[in-house]
Amino acid sequence: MDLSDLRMFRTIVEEGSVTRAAERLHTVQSNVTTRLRLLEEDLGTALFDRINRRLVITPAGNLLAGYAERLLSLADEARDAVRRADLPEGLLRLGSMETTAAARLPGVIAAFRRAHPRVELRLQTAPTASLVQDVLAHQLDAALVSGPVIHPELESRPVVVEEVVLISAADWAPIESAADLAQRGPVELFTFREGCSYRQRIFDWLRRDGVPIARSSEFGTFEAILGCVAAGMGISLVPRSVIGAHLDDDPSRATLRVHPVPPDLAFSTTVMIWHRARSHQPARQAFADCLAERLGPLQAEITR
Amino acid sequence: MDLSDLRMFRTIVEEGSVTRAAERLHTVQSNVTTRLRLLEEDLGTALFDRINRRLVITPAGNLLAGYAERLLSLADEARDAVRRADLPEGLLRLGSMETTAAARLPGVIAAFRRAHPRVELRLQTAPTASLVQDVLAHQLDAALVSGPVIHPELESRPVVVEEVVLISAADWAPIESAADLAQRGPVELFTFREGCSYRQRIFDWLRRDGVPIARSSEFGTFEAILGCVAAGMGISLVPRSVIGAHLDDDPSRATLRVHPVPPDLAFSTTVMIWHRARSHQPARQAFADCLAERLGPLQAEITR
DNA sequence: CCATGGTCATCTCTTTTTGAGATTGAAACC
DNA sequence: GGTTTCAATCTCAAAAAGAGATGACCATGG
Repeated sequence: MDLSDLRMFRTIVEEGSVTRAAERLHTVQSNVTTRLRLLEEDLGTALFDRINRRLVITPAGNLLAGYAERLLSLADEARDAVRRADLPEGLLRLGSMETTAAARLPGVIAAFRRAHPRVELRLQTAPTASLVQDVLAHQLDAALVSGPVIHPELESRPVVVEEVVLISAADWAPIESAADLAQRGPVELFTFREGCSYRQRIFDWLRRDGVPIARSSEFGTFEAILGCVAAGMGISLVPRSVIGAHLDDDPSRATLRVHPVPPDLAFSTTVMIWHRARSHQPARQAFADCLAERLGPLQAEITR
Repeated sequence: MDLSDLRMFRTIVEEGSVTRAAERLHTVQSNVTTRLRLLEEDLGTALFDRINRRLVITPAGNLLAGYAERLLSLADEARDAVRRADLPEGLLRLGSMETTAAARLPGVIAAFRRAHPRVELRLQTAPTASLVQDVLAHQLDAALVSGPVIHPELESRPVVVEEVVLISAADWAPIESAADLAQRGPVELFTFREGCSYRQRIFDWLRRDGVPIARSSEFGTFEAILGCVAAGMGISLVPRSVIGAHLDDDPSRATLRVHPVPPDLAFSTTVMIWHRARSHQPARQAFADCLAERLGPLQAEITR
């Protein structure tokens, strides 16, 4: 006796006929007859009397019909409950590096809110180290940080590989090395707000290779940085993904020039991290899926 | 999702392992793995996390486990209820002809009481016509009467074919016809109590063929009748089945002699009848089964 | 560091179950 | 009295479930 038997039995009871039940079940009369017989044999009880080739339900059949109703509706309830169990809803506390928040998240967040209106998304930006601490302390449900992150209590999943490039105004000479840069005298840097890991990265590089820094300014948007750099005021280190609009197809019209950076600094993997102990967060999973969906295609483009 | 899936799922949850669950389910690990995967696909939800090749139940899995418990116990309850529904119990009001009650029922009733102690069997003897009326009026649940009975409101089932024979003392001359009997002068008849259909039968026969009746005595047991006949006091018409003990293997020691009766009177079918509207009486069905079981073998012997 | 044992996933092949279609038989209905 | 309706049964095809072997992965303990 399983639920499909009960479904069939219930249909026969409702229709009062094997033939009509077969139609409703999108099957063939012979199968319904056979399965009814098997069910009766299984239960050791006649569920219907065959009186002149018609079916008349027996008391035992009536009893079973009641149970069938209860069982089937309970089974439906179980299905629904399980489905709802990982339907994303509630609060999702997300942390992100500034750069990622500015360069990648706007589109993703819009899509996510559209797909999952029942999730309240709270976004907070901070440096990677701080975000990691917050996730460990369960202050955040997940964070997008500069990877890799290896920690026994954390799980992570790569989101996107950013190629960081050095940019200058389009009319600057090519900069192949730190030495080329040093020739120009002390450089003026334009970076994202404090805590940005790219800011750290360029500082480390220039210090390592002895390039003097004249000044460093921080901004809250890439547009501002790119604007200053395009105006020839200085250089910056940014993800290649954010400068598409400033690199015209026609090189003569480009406002920016891209310069290589040392390979050990050129690539930065952004990963999503979360606490191992909270592996079940439908909202977090859904957000990760959104990220993969919207950034996955880019991935191919970048790593090409 | 059917009950067997839930049974399997419950076992996995209880054992915390696919391998051990497979053992308990007397199957193979690969099948449990596969069916678990199918169940998860069906529900569109992960029920377990695979963490280092171990299973850790998810919130959705926990939810389902609760439902599985409820569903499976409800299903068991349904099985039991349906089984009990046609477990014979309560009162069974049975009617019977005197002859059948005396010749056939004692052994059957004993077996029935042993097999179904929860049924209170109430037996009442009466002539066929009266029993039929009582069954029609729902005063009786079933009756053993002389068949056939054709009535739109009644169902019937043959129980036994009785061959009725004429008996006399062993030293009487053979009686081939009513004429042989008439030669002996007025006969003395020994019959069962009033209402016995065999009594009617022999009266009809003797009157029809002009055999004078000297006297007729009625008794309550076959033993008394057979005793009187064996003593040469007269004749009787009885089922052949009751005289076995009086017909010794050695003809010289037999106390009774059996004579043929006209074929139209020789066979009497005893049938069980019940009201069509009360087709579901587990106790009645069980009694009929007892009858068939204990009298069925005799049937072959008699009709041989 | 490697071997080992335990675990789940996956593949293939066999067995069992279920389904489709055609036919039969019995009653009910014009 | 033919026609229709309905359930039972049979056969063959399709699908599902099971068995067994293998692989991958990790933990654990020399």
